[in-house]
Amino acid sequence: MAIEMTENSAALIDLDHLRRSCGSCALHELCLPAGINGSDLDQLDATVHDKRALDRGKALFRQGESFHALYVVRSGSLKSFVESPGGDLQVLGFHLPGEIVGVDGLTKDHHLCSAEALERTSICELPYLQLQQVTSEVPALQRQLMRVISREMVAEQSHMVMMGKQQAQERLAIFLHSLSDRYGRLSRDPTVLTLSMSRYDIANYLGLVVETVSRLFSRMEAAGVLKVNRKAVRVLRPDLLAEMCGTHVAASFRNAIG
Amino acid sequence: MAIEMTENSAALIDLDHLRRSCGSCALHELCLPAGINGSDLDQLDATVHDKRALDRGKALFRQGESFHALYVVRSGSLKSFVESPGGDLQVLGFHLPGEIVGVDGLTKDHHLCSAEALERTSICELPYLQLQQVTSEVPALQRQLMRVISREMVAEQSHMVMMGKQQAQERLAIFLHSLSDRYGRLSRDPTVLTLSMSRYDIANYLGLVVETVSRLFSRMEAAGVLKVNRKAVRVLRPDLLAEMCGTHVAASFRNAIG
DNA sequence: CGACTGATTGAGTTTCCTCAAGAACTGTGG
DNA sequence: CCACAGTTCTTGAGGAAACTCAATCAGTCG
Repeated sequence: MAIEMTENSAALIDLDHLRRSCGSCALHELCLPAGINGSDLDQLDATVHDKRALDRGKALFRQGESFHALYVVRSGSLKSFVESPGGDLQVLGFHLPGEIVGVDGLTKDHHLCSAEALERTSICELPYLQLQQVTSEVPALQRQLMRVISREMVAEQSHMVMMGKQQAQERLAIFLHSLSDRYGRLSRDPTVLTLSMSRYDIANYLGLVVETVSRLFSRMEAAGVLKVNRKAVRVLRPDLLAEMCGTHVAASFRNAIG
Repeated sequence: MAIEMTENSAALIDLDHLRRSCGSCALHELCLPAGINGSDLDQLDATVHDKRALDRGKALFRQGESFHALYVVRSGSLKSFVESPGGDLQVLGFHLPGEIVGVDGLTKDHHLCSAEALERTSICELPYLQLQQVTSEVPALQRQLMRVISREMVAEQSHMVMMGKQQAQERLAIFLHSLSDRYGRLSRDPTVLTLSMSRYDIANYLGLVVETVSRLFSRMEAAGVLKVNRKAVRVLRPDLLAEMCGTHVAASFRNAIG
């Protein structure tokens, strides 16, 4: 009887815990816990110290601030950017649920860029000291952390490849296509995009001016590829969008063959 | 007496070893050994397995190849680049003596980009398995390795900031200025640059076409900032060059406020 | 409701790309 | 050593793409 009660209360505690635990999180397989199981996962879970919410425009961390944690977007979205000494910005990326930010600070004692909420955003915080301890005890997590850093580097390289494109439309197409891809991985409809960032942010990210971005949206709408209504963008023709990402490539390829 | 002899032969071995050792390397303080001393340095030194030379155009490693070592440029220079499935390239960076390449492979089991010699180039190779073992034993080296990854990320972010600039001249100015900076750190004359990479590589790196780069060199020469003779570039007015790096900061600032 | 920010659209201009030709350098073979 | 072919670089002319400036419209917030 006493055992029964204990089991029941344990179950209750578990339920309460589960609601916030990594194991039960919808982002489980997209996040740091991917491939981590059992007691290892419990250890990681214990380090997820704080889950706080940020209002739109609020900074998660600022460039130059001392580094003490990694963060995962739980809901909402972030942008990361660097500020040159001159005062001009460069948007480095946009971060959706399940994506990890703050990796830039891992390598030094301070952050190399800033991160700011684009809408009301909730965050999982992983204090570095604790994470470091867990990773030293759990090799699988160490490897997973490396994979996360890797993902960051791949993302930066894709950004670079995109910035290297001369055609503005190609850049926007790649941006939207990648966003659509990430929606798919989150099991969200990849044809219904909600652009939480401003046109200025998009333009800056793409290395363009805001008017050009606006015109491109209109042009792609006229071409029947998108349906654009401010922040709500619907991809009507994913096939055409995909084609627009590599139009130039295909053209030069065809030239090379002929 | 017997002790004397042992000491002498040990000294001879040391001399032979020193010629190739990290401790006596001119790049000592710019490279992985920075801040590492004594027996820790000896351990690192023992992992520097192979020092090979590459002819111009030869690949150090190729995108997709399995990763098994980090490399340091000892003399000469490299370019790193990614190839899109479409077949178009994006140059990610140029690497001078003392700079480490291959960090992109650290995080996965294969390389994310390719690296190729721009001239006859000699390389220090650090096999990963051995390095991993040493870093696990030497915390100072672990930290230094993180600093190296950090440097890589900073470099990528600077590249991004540069690609975000709309003015082509600004991009080239930043490129030359950064190159000049790195020459300074190598105790080379920062006003006498030798561009081992082709104009095509520079153009690709800057997100421009080769004709534009060529014209910009001519224009900057006409403005008295540079003396250009193909691969030999002399910075006549470092002050003007520095100014050209941030001329349009104010303009882009307006775009960035959003 | 009015001021403000954000987004769109238009007109005009500049910059940079494209195409094309020629010059300078590199490497090879006679 | 020079001639050559091939590549790389430079320069010019023309045009297209993207930027600048300016006005308007649509949302948002106090």
